[in-house]
Amino acid sequence: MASDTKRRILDAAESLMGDKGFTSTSMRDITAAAKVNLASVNYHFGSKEALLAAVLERRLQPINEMRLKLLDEIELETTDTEPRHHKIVRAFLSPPFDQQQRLDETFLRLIGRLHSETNDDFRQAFMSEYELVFQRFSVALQRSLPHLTNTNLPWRMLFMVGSMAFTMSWGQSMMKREGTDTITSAEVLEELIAFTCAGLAAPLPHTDVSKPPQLQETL
Amino acid sequence: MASDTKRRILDAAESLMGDKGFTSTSMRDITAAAKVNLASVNYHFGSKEALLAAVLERRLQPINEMRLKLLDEIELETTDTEPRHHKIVRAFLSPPFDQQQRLDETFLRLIGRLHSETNDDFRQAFMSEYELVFQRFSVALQRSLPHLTNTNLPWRMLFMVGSMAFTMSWGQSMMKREGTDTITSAEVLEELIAFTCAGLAAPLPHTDVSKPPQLQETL
DNA sequence: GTATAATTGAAACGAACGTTTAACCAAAAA
DNA sequence: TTTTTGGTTAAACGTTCGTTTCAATTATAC
Repeated sequence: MASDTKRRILDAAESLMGDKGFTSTSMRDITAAAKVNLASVNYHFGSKEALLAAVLERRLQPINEMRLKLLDEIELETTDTEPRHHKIVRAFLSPPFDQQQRLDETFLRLIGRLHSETNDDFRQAFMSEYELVFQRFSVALQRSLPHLTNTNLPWRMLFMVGSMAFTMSWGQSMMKREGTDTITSAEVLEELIAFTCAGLAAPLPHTDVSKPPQLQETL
Repeated sequence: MASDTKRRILDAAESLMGDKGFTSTSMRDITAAAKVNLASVNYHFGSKEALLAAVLERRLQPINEMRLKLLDEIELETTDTEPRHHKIVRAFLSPPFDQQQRLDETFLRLIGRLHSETNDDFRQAFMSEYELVFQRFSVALQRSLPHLTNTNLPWRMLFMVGSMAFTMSWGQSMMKREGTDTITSAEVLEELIAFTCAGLAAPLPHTDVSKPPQLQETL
């Protein structure tokens, strides 16, 4: 078969790196799980870092494509059945939770983890993949929420991504908590969208007045 | 001096692990930066993992203590000058951004990173430290936002923590972005609080009806 | 001052890491 | 049939890892 090996490596790497993180996952872990030879990762991908990039690319690209496609559709619409920024937020948040692929849980955790990677080189690479999406959604959101400015919109979008990434990486742990009612992953997405929409649309805090609202003294 | 060494190790470990992550930071990195002998980490802390626990403890405990103290004060108050859940959210979110300590930036990144650690053992330990805080704030929030239930409140709190952790770990990168207006860290906190309050108070999504609001078909 | 405990120092330990090498194999090209 | 090519295998490479050892040194107690 052409390259069953490559796919097996990608699957194993995605799963293991999602579980234990990039540096804590060894090539020997990966090749053992994929049932391929140790050398084949370097043969097919070049290095461990390049393997991570390939794992990322395989998942992130379809997701970001879908985001842009959904945003395109929204911008073509003339009738609004719900507030426009709700649609925009949904277009951004729903694709990662889309059950198009198997391995969803493991993949979500990987993506969630990657969002928190602070290695500067990696962050640069990750961001460049995201830049266009971030840009397009910024413009769209700013248009439908005119009270947001260059000062606060980027931060609120960061909050949105943070909530999303956290849901991805902690979702599983939350699902199996006692005392918490069970909830489907589609319902979690709806909660996330509701939370984010309200957060983005929140009135501006009044930090510019000399006496901030309350409790500020204790800061 | 009694144990200048311990403090030096803690500082160096905090800084380096915040930068590069736990597994990517070696004991030799740490001891070199702290200008102490390699063996002294094992002598004073026992192991690398125990060192991380100590680093965590030193920062997280005062933060969580402050959170509970602020919450206590709120619950004693009889007059409300702003909506109660705003105060509660502020009590939760402001302590990590409190500039009581130096090394703030590096420490924030470490905390942010730790929130995304998915190693199960570590997550357990981290959570147990958080459990009481989470519990107390759950009750307080539920009381002031009665439309939230066991089904959605834990998730919305997860979103809140996610936004916070993300702000910590990406804040620095955001600050020095071009095209974004500069903003102080206190102002970021205010944005974060505004976003979170609105998100928590958001109306429930209507997932139980057979026909979800919109665009759901494309999911 | 001497004995005792606590801390530091230099060196080494075995294990695990990512990567490379070179022999080997199968199928397509010549 | 021979050659070439793309892929696999087992073994080894040199490095770096966390930890341990034990002698040297410093601080504390008697």
